[in-house]
Amino acid sequence: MEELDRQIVQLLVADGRMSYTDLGKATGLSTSAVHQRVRRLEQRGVIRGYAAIVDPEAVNLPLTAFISVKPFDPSAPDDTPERLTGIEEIEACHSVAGDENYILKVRVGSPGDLEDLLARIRAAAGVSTRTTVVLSTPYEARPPRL
Amino acid sequence: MEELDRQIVQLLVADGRMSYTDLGKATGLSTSAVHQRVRRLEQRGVIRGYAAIVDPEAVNLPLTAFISVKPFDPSAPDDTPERLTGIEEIEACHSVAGDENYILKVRVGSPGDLEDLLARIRAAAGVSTRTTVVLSTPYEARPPRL
DNA sequence: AATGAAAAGACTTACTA
DNA sequence: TAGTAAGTCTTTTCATT
Repeated sequence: MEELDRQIVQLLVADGRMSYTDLGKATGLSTSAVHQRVRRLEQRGVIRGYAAIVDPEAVNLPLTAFISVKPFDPSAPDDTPERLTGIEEIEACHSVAGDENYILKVRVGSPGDLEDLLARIRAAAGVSTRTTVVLSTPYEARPPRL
Repeated sequence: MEELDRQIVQLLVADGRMSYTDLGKATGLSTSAVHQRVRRLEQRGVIRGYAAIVDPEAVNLPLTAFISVKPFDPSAPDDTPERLTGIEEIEACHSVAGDENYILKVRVGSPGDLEDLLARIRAAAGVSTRTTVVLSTPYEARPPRL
């Protein structure tokens, strides 16, 4: 990826609603040139989309946790991610190297909701769980250094 | 937070570049009414900002890891997050309950970069680390159910 | 690939209910 | 707090280099 694209991506990561006019001014390109480049970046999948960043506390999801997950039957075909897709409290699912197979990041409203969620995860995927509760998050979703 | 705001936030989480015109059509409000509500949501901190979602592989950060961190001296005042702010590979820092004090999420280009990063983290914060390498991520950054 | 110009559409503001 | 209307700026497309 060349310098100009890198710059455009970085600007859009910092402000996803920046106008093409402003992107043009920042990069020294014309409006239509940046527009074209942004479209190519979207098509190539470099830019996957745009999202509002929301304060989880403000939308009534004050409790975050990491759940490490291990199938009861290690010999069975592992379709854990598919089995868990429908559970909306799961924000992310990472397959990891180490003692457990997956790390899940979840957000819920209360300890009771977490208890409930753990039961649903175990039932849906046939896994044992180990939960690490987040007490506070000093920072999150910081833009990558491109 | 009322239903209308909930709906607006949900739409903007799914598409951070949606126009106020379309938001109005989707919610049954006029353009200026949604616009006003969005501005209030931004001011109140419910919406913290907007960002392009980038494919980490495409920007040369193919290796993700979780690093659990524990200060060498548990009795010293704990300013780990501040000490680590300057390290740009750290995407998130969560204070957690459990054996370790923090979980860091990091992205780097290669195993060599990870090795280097671990040394910098230990030196900057005076901590021991335990690293879990991500092999693949079936999903990530899914929009919360509001 | 980038530019410039033109048409369509969106944003913003002020005013009214 | 919501709606309407006007002016301005942005997006999008297309012809040109």
